[in-house]
Amino acid sequence: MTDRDRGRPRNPTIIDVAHRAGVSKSVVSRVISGRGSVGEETRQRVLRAAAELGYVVNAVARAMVAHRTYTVGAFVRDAATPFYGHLLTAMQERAAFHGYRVVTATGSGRFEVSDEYRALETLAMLRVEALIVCSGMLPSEQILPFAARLPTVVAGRPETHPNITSVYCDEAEGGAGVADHVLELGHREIAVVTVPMSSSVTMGPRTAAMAGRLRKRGARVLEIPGARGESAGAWATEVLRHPGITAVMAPSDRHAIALLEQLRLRGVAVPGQLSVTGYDAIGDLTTPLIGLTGWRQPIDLIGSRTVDAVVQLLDGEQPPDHHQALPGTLVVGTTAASPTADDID
Amino acid sequence: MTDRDRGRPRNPTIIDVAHRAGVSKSVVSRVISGRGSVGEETRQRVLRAAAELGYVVNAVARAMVAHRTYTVGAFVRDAATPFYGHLLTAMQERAAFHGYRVVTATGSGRFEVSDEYRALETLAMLRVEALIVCSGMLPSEQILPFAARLPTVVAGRPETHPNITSVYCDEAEGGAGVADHVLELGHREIAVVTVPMSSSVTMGPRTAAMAGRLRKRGARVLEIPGARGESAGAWATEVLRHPGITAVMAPSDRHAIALLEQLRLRGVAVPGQLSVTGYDAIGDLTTPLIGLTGWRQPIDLIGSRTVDAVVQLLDGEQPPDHHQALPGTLVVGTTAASPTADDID
DNA sequence: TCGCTTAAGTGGAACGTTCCCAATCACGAG
DNA sequence: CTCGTGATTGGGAACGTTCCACTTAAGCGA
Repeated sequence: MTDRDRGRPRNPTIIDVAHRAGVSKSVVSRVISGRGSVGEETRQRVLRAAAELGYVVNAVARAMVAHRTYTVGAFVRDAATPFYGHLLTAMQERAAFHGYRVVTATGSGRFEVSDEYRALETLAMLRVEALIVCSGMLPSEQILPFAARLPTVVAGRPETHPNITSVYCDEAEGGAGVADHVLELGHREIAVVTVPMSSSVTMGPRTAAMAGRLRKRGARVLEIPGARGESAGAWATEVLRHPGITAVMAPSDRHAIALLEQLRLRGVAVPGQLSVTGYDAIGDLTTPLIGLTGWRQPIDLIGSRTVDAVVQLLDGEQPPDHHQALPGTLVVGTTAASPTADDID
Repeated sequence: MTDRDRGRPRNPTIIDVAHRAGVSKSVVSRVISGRGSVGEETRQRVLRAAAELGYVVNAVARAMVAHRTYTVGAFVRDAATPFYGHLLTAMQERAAFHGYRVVTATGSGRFEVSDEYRALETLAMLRVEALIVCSGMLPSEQILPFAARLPTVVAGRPETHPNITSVYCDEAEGGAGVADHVLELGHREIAVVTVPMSSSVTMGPRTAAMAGRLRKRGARVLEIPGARGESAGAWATEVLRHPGITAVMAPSDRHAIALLEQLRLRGVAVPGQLSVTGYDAIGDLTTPLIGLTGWRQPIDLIGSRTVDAVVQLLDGEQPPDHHQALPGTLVVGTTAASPTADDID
């Protein structure tokens, strides 16, 4: 009883309900939890007493004795991102379906490894029954000590460690898919804004796949390194230095949008003079107003499959496939067109 | 010990740590919680034992005895919305600053009142110490029974009930602010896509303020009712039936975007032939590519003020202002211009 | 009527902490 | 030498629930 409770009425317990109903706490427990047999008349009396007192089960006490919290912990780097926002919502919904809650912990804004570790530790303190990691950055070694104790699933990126299941959208397939589309439009000299493999577990392979497929099918590729402190202006300048280039592939919608802005500033017509592709197809960017061409990841599916895998692990059944690579789809917008349309624009 | 635990190692407890360190559980408790005095040498021994065993505090047991969970429950209708996504993140960050966690419950997608009630009940079961309601729809009467037991703050909309504190961005000020901007651009005949007061606690007063200010300053106003199943095509048609109209004010960015798409389909130049304003200025819609003119709510501030109010209530200090109306800002984009610019476009 | 079976209800232990109180110890003052 | 004092330490109760082992009552066939 700390001073925080002062003035606030204490929550009624099953013992209060038992007194009011004139039975023992055991009976109340059985009525509330629905386990064990109780006479119908008594049952009604207990329910009435509970309602009169405004009794609400104490999940904390229940979790304590049952050794179960029915809670899954989700770590997300940045929940404000549309991608992760959607993913979280999808996971929450699917978890509710299975009778679980999702409690999220975030990396606290800053990009410190210690923060992320503390976030995971907080989840462990809360005795979540499993862990979902949604982050393109947190390295496997950081996750492993927790994965040893808790069923752990990584969502949104492939994970190579055998102890950790992952559910994601195949980056190689997506990158190649967009590349194929660009090639089929007729482009032969194409810039790819790349991200180093080491900086992002998802975007690295993605741009590698783009460039790889383009080269494999005979196109000329200009790789423009898009560093962390990404300056779209520099990319635009670099692209425009090569007049033969008719299309630019960006590693994400966000990159693509920044690039489109720079191109507009420079008076470059899109897709008239230059085609631009993105990657993610989320939020309002796919609206016809921008109409970004790119790849769409099945976020809802990633979310529900992730939770399904978690539940499978919890139920101790046959563990799910280690790597679930889900198929994405090409979104054809209006920012990429055939290069022969030059004069039409 | 349920079958869910099978095979999984039990978490070590302070008693395990005590055995290993050769002390009593009380000493371990004091070391872990930092309360009470412990000899330095003993302290080190306990810490070492804890580290060796991989001990992690059990927040469940701690909450049980302390009657405190350091958890605030947030109810959000739809966390996937950029507005609520941002708000949640802001609240989470501020709560962490105060030493609290935020656990969210959502309306489970469907629009059933019973779902929302169940969501709030789930939070009550978890013994959250306070409630934050983020929803433009949940009526006060639904919230009251919980507010009677739990400090409750409504975020993002004004709340008239004396028991409930609310933090929001003043809709009247915002609506009028955008209206002023449109007037100052020189428009005199303006359409407002309205939302009935009853359907949305936020958008109703917002559009009312827009129309009100416009009329007050002598403009002619055409109100176009934007029903639930909003069809932007109909609004566009309606606006175009009145050739004198030079600007359309939408109740939200989402509405504005839909309208812009329809206008583009009909070949109407924006802002050349028609100016369009939105409201929210969130996410990627403010990018120069769309450049929606509208009103920006200080989401981060709403989030942090909300949490601050919650903490004040929890600390039993002077309760915060009942209604905190925070100021928004006008965002001048490229979708609204002076009507005289007609021939220039 | 007696014993057996089954349903209904009771009380206590356990879960892992924190907190309170008592016990121990060292040490300096009287 | 004894006693008080302050710093450590240990033991037990309590938190609110579930579960288990028991008791009690009732029903029923022989």
